[in-house]
Order: sequence, then structure tokens, then C-alpha cells
Amino acid sequence: MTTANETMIERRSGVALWRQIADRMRREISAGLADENGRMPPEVVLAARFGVNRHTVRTAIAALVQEGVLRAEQGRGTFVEGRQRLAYPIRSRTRFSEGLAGQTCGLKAMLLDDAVEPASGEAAAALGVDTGAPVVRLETLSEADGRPISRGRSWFDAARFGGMAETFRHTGSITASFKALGLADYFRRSTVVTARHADAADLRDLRLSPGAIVLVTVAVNVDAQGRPVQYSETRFAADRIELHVADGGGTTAG
Amino acid sequence: MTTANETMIERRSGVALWRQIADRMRREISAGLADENGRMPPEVVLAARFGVNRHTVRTAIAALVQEGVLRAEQGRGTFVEGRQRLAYPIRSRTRFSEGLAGQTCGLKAMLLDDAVEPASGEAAAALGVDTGAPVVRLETLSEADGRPISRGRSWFDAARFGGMAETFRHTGSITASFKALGLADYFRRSTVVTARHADAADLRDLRLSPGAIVLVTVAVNVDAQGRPVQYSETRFAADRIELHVADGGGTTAG
DNA sequence: ACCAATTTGTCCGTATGTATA
DNA sequence: TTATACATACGGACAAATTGG
Repeated sequence: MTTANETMIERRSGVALWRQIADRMRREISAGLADENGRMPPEVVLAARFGVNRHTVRTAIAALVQEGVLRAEQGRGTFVEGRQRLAYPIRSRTRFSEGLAGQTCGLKAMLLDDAVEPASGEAAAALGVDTGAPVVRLETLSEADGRPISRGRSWFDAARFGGMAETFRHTGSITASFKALGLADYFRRSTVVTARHADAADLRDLRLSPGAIVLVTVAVNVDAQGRPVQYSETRFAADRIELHVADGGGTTAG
Repeated sequence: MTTANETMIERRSGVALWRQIADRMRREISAGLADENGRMPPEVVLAARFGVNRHTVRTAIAALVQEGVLRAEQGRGTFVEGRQRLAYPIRSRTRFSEGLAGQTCGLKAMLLDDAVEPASGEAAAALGVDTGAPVVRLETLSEADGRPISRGRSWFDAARFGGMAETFRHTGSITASFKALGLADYFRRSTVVTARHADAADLRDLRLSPGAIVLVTVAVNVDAQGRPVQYSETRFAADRIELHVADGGGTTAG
């Protein structure tokens, strides 16, 4: 059966053919375009499939090699360098490191910046403090196997968690920091998930290539009494992660 | 203070300047680039801000007008046509229409196609049936206010829900169809959220523009006894929706 | 009714980048 | 490597529509 190409390569779309092909290949690679050894089809085959000149495919491959997605070996072929997406769990009791541990070895969380500042309207509403009240802002970055996974920005009520930055610097974990500051347990109350193109900051922080996608979560965590303790916005590299939403109660655990 | 442009407009990146500018404007519009009346800055101002010729900005605006994001009026200015993102709730008991009702008037669900087919490995594992066992496949499309919101593909155990297609055609709702087939209540067990660029099928079904993003959810619903009843993959237009993940139990509501 | 300022719409020409053969 | 075709980007000039004095 002759099926039409799933994604059409469009001319005069404002995106160069080689970049459309690179984007499509990046997508199809994770869907198993390569064979079991990670070997890609030859350039001439790809050129025929995409309906373009072989030179155009070569330009696309060169871009993916530059990104680290592919590796080309003269006389042997082109091979996939990529890996699978990590599962990032979103549960009532999600803990960042707990969730990703076991899937990867080299997991690392870093504090990029911190400040005490007056709460914006949004942060104040989420944390249940007055607008302009002092809040602690943490800028964090997490890496797995040397690749940036997510970039977070969190706010905490300074009156309650003034030592958050210092504690996080020692522990490298929000959960451990909360515990050190007297909060034994906390829960995820709500999470809003959106997706958008990576902006300049995302490209830099998460080491993405232009046109990449970020999954954005905006979350509110609360303590056992239901009082908000953390308001955060996290940007994930969409091609390195998938969000796993499980049931919160455990009524129908399978 | 002179701040550098948040997103740099890059030349020789494989993406035409007008498209980079269109993408950036689309993003900034939702962040409040326009004034309180939805009026955009004049073309010359945007050209100066992006560091390009006015004609290049005009090409970008033309693309956004074509998409329905902007509306240009000679002598008056350029105005935002867009609307807010709809909140799509993901809860233990999420029902599609219930969730979106109240946010929009014209909510519509359509059955595009249906078939009974042997279960693939994934669907079989999710539904708890043998690979190759007969399953019902439903292809659905939902619209709000005349704009496509999501495109779904669901599988059901044919032995239990053989009449799913016919029932859905009458009721236009999965929940109502389950009820008609004797399943009073069901729960969301797990949801995996990923994001990727829209492929040709997404562009067609959801009426998106090239380069658009789709949020993909893969979900398993179970009955009160924890037996899987539905396995589904849903693609959402990322610029029209945000997924709201709430706590499943209600322990810390408020 | 008229004018000036502002803003979008259209035309010209030219240079560069992209894709093919 | 060369040639060709087309899309992209720029610069300038002017027309057309709207607004407010």
C-alpha cells in the first residue's frame, strides 16, 4: 500500500527544507526511524522519501549531528545518538529526585540564583500572602546524565521559609530543604501544564536547538493543613521528558 | 536600562526572519504584547524592536492574520483576535464535556471514524486483553466555539463495549456511552503528557499552522473495580488549551 | 469641510540565501 | 563547479484609510 508522507515537506512555508527535514527526522528518530542498531537509512533513501535533493538531506543531517542527535561515519552510515525520554511523575506527593531516581544515574540539581523580593500578584495569590510581601525566589536547574532536564523558578513565603536558598544550596533538594526548615511533608495541590516554543532563555538554560518545545508546569504545593508553601514554574525540555500523571488517592491502583 | 531582546532573531538559522518574528509575536501576544484594547504596536516600532525591515514585520503579521491571531485595519492599526486558553481538567473523574462546559458555549464532539480491529501490543497491555483480541477504535474530534480543540483515538475491549461507536454517535460523549452500556462510573488511572510539533495529520485535523505544537496525552481509564475500560491518545492544540492537573483525592482541597 | 499626523497597503528595484540540475 | 529559479530581506516612495484638531 502506498501511503502519503505523514508530514509534508512544504516549500515557501518560511522554514527552509533542510530544517523541516531535520525537525521531522528528530521527531521520527524517537518513533523508531532507525533500525535496531540505531542506524539511519542512507541519504539517497531519505532524499527519495522526503522528495528532495540529497544535498538537502545532508544539510539536515549535519544540523542533527551538530545537535548531538546523530553521528555520521564515512563509509558506514549515520547513527542515532539520542536516548529515551525520562518519565517525570506528577503525583500528590511527587518529589523531584525520587521520581527520576532509578531511571538515570547522574541526577543533579543546582541553584543558579536566589533572591528575596516583593511578591508579584500571581505569586502572592498562590502563596496566600499580600502582594508585595517578601518572598524567596529560587532559580534551579536539574540535569540527568549531563543533559539539562528542567529549569525551575520557585517562590516561598519568606516569613516561613527565609532560609530556603541556603538550605537548598546544602541539600540540593526542595524536599530535604523543607524538612530542614520544619516541614516534614507536603502535597501538590494543582498543576497547570502548557507547551510552547522555547524562548532564548530556555535555549540557553536547557541547551536546546531553535524551534525546540518546552513543557511548562505551574504548580502549587501545600502543607498537611492545606496552606500553600511553594509556587513554582518549571520548564522541561519536551524531547527529554514525559509527564506521568497518576491518580492522587490510590483508590484504583493497579 | 537597556535589556537585550528576550528572543534573538537569528539570521542564517534555517528559519526565515518573518517566521521567527511571527512565532515570537504569537508567543508574546499571550503574554500581553498588545495594549489593553488589543492593539499592537505599529509596524515601524516592531521593525525597530526586532531589528528588521518593516516589510519583514509585515510578512510576519500577514502570516498571523492568516492564522486568525491578528486583524489589520488600514489607517487604524493591528489588533489581536486571539482568545484565552481553555482549561482542560485532568482529574480522577475528568469528563471531557463537563470540564470544558462553562468556559465556552459551542462545545461539540464528533465521531470521525470507527472500526473493530485486533489489539496492538500497547492497546492490549493497557486494556488487559490478549494481543490481537478484538477492540473498538474510535476517532473523535472536539470543537469549542467552532475551533478544533482536540483529536482523540480511543480503544475499548470489544467483548465488553462492542456498541461503543454506535452509542457515541447518538450521545456524542464517552461518559454517556459508557452509561448506556452499563458502566455508571469510571476513573482516570494514569495519564502521560508529552509535547511535540504538529504533524501533517494534526495540522489538518486541528487546523493548525506549520510549526504549531500539540500536547499529547496517553491515558488509561478504569472502572470502579480497577479494570481498564478505555485506552486513549489525545492530541490537543497547545495554543488553545492548558491541562489542569488537580489532586485526585480531595484531601487538601481549598 | 479641511488639514495634519498616524498607520496600514502597495509598488518598485536590488541583494542574498536556498534548492535544484 | 556552474547556472538557474525562486524565496527571502531590505530600502525607499507613495497611496489609502482613520483619527483628531
